[in-house]
Amino acid sequence: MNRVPAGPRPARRATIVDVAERAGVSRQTVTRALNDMPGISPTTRERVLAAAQALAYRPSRSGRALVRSETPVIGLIVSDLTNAFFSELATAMIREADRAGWSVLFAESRVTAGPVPYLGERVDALIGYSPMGEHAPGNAAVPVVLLDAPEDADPRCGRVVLDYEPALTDLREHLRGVGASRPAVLDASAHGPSQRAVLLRAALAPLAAAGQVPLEVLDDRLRGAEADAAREAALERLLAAGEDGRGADAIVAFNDRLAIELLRGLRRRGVRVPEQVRVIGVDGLALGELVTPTLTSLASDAHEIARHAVDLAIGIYEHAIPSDGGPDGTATLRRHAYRLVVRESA
Amino acid sequence: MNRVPAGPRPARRATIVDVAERAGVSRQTVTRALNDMPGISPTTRERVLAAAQALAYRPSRSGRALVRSETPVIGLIVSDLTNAFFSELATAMIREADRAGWSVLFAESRVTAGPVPYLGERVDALIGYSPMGEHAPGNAAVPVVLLDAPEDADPRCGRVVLDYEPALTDLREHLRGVGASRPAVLDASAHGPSQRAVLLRAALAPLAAAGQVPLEVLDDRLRGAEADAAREAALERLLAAGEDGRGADAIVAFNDRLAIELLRGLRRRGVRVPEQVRVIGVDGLALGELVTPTLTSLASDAHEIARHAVDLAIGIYEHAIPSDGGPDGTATLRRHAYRLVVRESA
DNA sequence: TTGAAAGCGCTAACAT
DNA sequence: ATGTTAGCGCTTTCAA
Repeated sequence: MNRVPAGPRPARRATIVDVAERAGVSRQTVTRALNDMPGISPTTRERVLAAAQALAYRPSRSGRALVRSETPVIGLIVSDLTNAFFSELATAMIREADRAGWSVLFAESRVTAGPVPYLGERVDALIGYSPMGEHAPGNAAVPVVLLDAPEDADPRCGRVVLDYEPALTDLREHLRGVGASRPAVLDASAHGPSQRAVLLRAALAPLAAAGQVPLEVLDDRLRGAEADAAREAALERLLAAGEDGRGADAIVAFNDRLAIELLRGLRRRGVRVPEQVRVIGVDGLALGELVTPTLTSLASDAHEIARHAVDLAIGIYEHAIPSDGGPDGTATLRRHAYRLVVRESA
Repeated sequence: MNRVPAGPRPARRATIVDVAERAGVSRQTVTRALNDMPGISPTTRERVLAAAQALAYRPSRSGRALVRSETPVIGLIVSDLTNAFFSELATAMIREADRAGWSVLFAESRVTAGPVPYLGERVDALIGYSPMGEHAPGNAAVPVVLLDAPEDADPRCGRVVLDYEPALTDLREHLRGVGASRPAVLDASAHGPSQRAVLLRAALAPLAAAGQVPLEVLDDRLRGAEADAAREAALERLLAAGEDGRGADAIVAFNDRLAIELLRGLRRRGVRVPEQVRVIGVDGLALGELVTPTLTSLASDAHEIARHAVDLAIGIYEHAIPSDGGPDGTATLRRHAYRLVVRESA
């Protein structure tokens, strides 16, 4: 650490008044010097700057914002920006917010587990995945937009509902067409099967002989070697699943990232994709076109989701969208449909 | 768009005083109602909330921040969050900032080309890649930290200098050891060869017979099909380079992403990696372990870079680090060394 | 060129 | 349970 020793620090942060006193001028003169405004003599300016330096003065953004009316801010609660889907989404949100003159403040929900403390006080609207705990809609609470919201979520929240149905039907028929008959699902979740996995299994059941679709749930809180081991074990079980032990011939992973890891696991085992096992992801990442084989996926459009989310957040904030969801609760609702993107892996 | 028609909007945003007047109470009572504070009768609260609703009232974050002293904010200027290196870096910065009680505001430099307008007024410190144009250090300007800064950058900026030397030496010796003798560089840049490419060529020159290292520069502003075409053409040229037309037997790409695209291009051509051509990336992304073959890379540590950057930003902000860089200018300087991570592709 | 006064919108502390 | 007072730190009039 290259730091200078702290030394005796003033208990209170220096304000513009402190600087003014020290420089022997008025507050306005300090403002002039600091903001490169005209109408101040070079001598005075120097004196003021020296005083500011000596007092380790930093202007208060709040004070300045109050009088200059700062642009509003969206708080984006993201669980893992390293996940390519979130970065695509986040990028699109920054862009959308920017178009409306808003800024985007990020908080990673893993950093401070659960609801992000104080975030609701630092921003003018919140976007995130449910559940958002204390950020539930309240009186003075900021508008909240839920991504991938359940149908029955509180209509006082903006909700972007993801519709898997059309893509799921397409996937089932695609798999049927290529003769897959032993589908399985590899889920990632912290507590039991995700809603996504439930939908996937239900959609794929008609393909399976006994209507049973094997499911493995990976704990998505695991990292590194632990995560690798859990994934490998799950894959092992899926490849030996079923009464006849023939194992899955089509595996749908919770998301593209997991699907890509699956591709590697299968290759290591000498299992050919898609000949022996078909692999399908969810998200539709650009990344899916870079791997070999390229990844078939249930794709969503991060830009459209972002547009909906930002539109809802700002609309509710500005009261252009009724914050009770309107008479039927649909004013705060947006739907986004996945679509099947068939590439090489299935 | 599900919006309600705008209707006659008040010219001025409603303040707490407007709500108080409309509800026939004092400002304090409004605060109590809105913030779920005790000591207010249910009747009054309802009346206040109704008034707030009717006036489309939203509390001013600035006003509130002023009296509650909000935590400071780092503005992160990022060129492309979709690039996995940036998302790793951004994630790490959020984490580091959070530890110090700071928030991170994002701006994508591509959105608003050049220096991000007003960003300097919305945040308390700035982190980004040079050049940052108008955000140059000034009187009242916020502290600025430059990532991947040139050695001679303004010492009034915090600077995280990336040191390629050790990794470059290791790479050269590694390639020499495996018998590569026709290295080439595939660069990505908007205007002529990047500094990184210059260093790479210089380091690899001793391997090449005539000391000449072929270089192709891709325009990194291209997207989609155009980018694909440019890349393919460049690869074609690299594979046919040299007087004898034998082409490159080791290609170092500007970054991992480009290297991974390269892997695909080579596979499509039936060129075996690493047997016929070795491929090396720069960044050391986790992603490099997911592709086949796994990617050899000049790796940096996003967490360490983030730690340095945030530490500098906050240190300078708090005047714990002298903002003139100290006597020799090194107080505002941090070095980060790349290291060679050898995996399957080279 | 400089200063004094006024006020941005909100909340904490202290009355009533 | 409600109102009054005071003040957060800064900039923008307006006066000198």
